[in-house]
Amino acid sequence: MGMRRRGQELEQAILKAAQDELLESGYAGLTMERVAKRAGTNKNALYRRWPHRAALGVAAYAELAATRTVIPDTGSLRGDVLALLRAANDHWSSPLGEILRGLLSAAGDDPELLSVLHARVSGGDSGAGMWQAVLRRAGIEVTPRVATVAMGLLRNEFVTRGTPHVPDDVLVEIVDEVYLPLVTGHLSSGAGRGRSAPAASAQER
Amino acid sequence: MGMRRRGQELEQAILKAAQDELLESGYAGLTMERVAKRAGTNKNALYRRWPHRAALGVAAYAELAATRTVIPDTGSLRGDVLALLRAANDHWSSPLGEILRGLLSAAGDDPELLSVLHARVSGGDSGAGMWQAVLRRAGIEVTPRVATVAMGLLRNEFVTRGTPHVPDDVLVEIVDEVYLPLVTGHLSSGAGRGRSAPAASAQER
DNA sequence: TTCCCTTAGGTACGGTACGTACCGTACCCT
DNA sequence: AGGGTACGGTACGTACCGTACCTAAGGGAA
Repeated sequence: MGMRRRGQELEQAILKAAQDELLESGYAGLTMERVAKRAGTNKNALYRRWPHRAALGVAAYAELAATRTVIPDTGSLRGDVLALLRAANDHWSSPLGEILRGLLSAAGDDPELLSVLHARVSGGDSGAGMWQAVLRRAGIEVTPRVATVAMGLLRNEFVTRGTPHVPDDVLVEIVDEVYLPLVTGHLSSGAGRGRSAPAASAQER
Repeated sequence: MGMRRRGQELEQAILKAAQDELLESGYAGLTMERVAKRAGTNKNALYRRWPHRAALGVAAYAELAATRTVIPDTGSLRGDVLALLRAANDHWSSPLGEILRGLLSAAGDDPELLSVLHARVSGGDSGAGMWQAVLRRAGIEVTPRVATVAMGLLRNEFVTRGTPHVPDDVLVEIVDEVYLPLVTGHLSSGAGRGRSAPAASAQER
């Protein structure tokens, strides 16, 4: 019987199968045997390409999560910042986020895999670039450390809580009690272009 | 042959054995069979008390890490804050910290176990209480959220990096770029009792 | 076309460790 | 005594990782 797949074609089939398994059962349910069977091949083909389960999991996830967050423009700095945090919060509690949590948990000691994962995540929600972009629109120029404070605190909430979804109150708290007070202290003198950054207003939800 | 241990006595022996295994081989090396053998009993006695490996691991760790951080008093707010961060950083990269990381990784989905772990950790290094105490000495009164910002950011660094030890530069950065600017904005008018909180001085290392 | 070399596919292991089942026996309590 | 409860011993069943070994396909070079 012909139709024996090779190289790229087989590799894609395996990755597709691995992704399906991830979406169905999470990383915990991703077993080499099931992926192999689902892809219509056997474990050999997998181990020829990835040294171990975690590597396959990361590769599959990386292809799955190749989405890029768009920088929001709500008209106010507060709105933009909240939008970024909410997007990250939603992603984290989405099916994809659950997979990511499993992977982080499993690859927690392998620095190489971790860097791949964080490269993925950084592009998605925590790169300093987008934060500085949002701040610059409000006439604020800060170091990367300061710019990403809000995201860092949110990520800390993810880790601390067991629950996947952080209540919106907490996001608002981070923004109003910490982030805006911090960055508005760095307001460049003559800038602002009509934007205001109220430190603690109850408006905008 | 008498001397059959029961109840508390046996339980303590098992926990002791589990702790020894944790210290020797980390959580990854903690197997039910080895613990049982080391405690001079068998797996039954273990499973009668803890539903699975992770629960035993958490219980053993909780008893092991029953240490309380003392609130530092270096004479300046900046010194106190840095001391707290450095203590947490050291703990995280210590043998105990490595065990904790393994446990967090393994119990990552079980909210009950996670809460036990975090209760332990909170008492150890992240409780809002000690942060507010240190701030109060400098005449600063803030919400728990603001008070614990530094610790939250440090914990975020732990997660983001693969490496167990965060460079001291980063701690200094968190303190000087974020934490002190943030909290000194909350200085109560007439207080201070001789303490100063320079936002970004190069002194004190 | 023919030959060969790379790579897929099949199957069976070895190894580890979790969690369970069963059974006999020591200890405690009444 | 006698019974209940817990311990100790041992053997499984299951799951899954990673590896070894062999056969077969199919593409490219001669």
